[in-house]
Amino acid sequence: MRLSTKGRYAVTAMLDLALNGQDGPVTLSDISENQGISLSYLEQLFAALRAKKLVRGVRGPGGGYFLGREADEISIANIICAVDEWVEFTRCQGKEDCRGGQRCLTHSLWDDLSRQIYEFLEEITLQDLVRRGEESDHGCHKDKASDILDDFAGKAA
Amino acid sequence: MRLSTKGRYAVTAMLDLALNGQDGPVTLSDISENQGISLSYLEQLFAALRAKKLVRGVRGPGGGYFLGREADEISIANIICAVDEWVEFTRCQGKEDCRGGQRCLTHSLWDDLSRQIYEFLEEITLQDLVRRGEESDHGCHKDKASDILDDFAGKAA
DNA sequence: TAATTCCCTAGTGTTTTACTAAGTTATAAT
DNA sequence: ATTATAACTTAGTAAAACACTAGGGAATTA
Repeated sequence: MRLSTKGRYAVTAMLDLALNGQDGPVTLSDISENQGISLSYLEQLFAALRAKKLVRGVRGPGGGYFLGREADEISIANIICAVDEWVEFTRCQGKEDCRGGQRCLTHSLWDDLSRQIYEFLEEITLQDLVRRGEESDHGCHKDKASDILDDFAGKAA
Repeated sequence: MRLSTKGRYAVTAMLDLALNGQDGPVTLSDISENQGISLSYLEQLFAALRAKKLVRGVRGPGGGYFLGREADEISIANIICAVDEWVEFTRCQGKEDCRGGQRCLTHSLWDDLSRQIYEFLEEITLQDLVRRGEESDHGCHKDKASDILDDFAGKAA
């Protein structure tokens, strides 16, 4: 599996689309400004998202992007798989000293974990995130993340 | 968040320790051979794991590594945080046009998701993975991963 | 004393990241 | 029709991360 800032960019951009795509398409220029991501980099990310039909582009003036399907039909796993290719399955079929070796067992266990993470992210949709944001007020200077950061205290030794 | 092959290496190495650390310490040479990871790279990964007290090294002949604490006290989140620094909190406190802006909202939603992923990985321990491996037999040429791979069919366009 | 193993630092080729640049194509407004 | 808009496309690039090699040092056992 892989999950990096690239995936985060993709998810936040898709959230932008979900939030603002009600009344007409959203331009990449808008997203670029909203999210602080370079326009051309966004275009590359959206090329990948478009290839997976997660977004739909409309050209010309007044154009922009729509979600490719309903927000409750787009999972986080969908988005991340589109931009951060996932396939890292360490499967050692027939390779090396795999048969019965220790390597094979740990790889198998990792594959289990990897699948579990995927299934978890598959269950969370864009709609879930948006709805969750509507329920609790997400003020900006209300440091929501502070309690999480506490968990990592003493991490940067 | 971040989750890469580096994290996978760390997790599989820790699994190796959990599986083989019953009767004496496990050397990095063993893990290197088992997992197909270079010895020196392993040493660097274990430096990070050691800093977080996830492993304990014993020097000299007959030495090697033990788990730093019980396998059911070590979560996957612990391991991944040790080697793949996690802190990507996109919190925009006071920065730019954050107050009330769109950017802030999407970032807040991402933080929620990020926390959710963390909590999920926090719940899974090394012991869980090992036990799960004991319950179902993990034969090597039994392609366990094939059903997962099917989900990704047509992905590599 | 010698072998083993952890431990540490520096360097290196490769890949990924995030971006700039410079276009082309389709559509809407004038 | 012309022009502006905005999606699309490709090439190149500096910086970072990745995974590794190399060459040691320090602690422990035989």
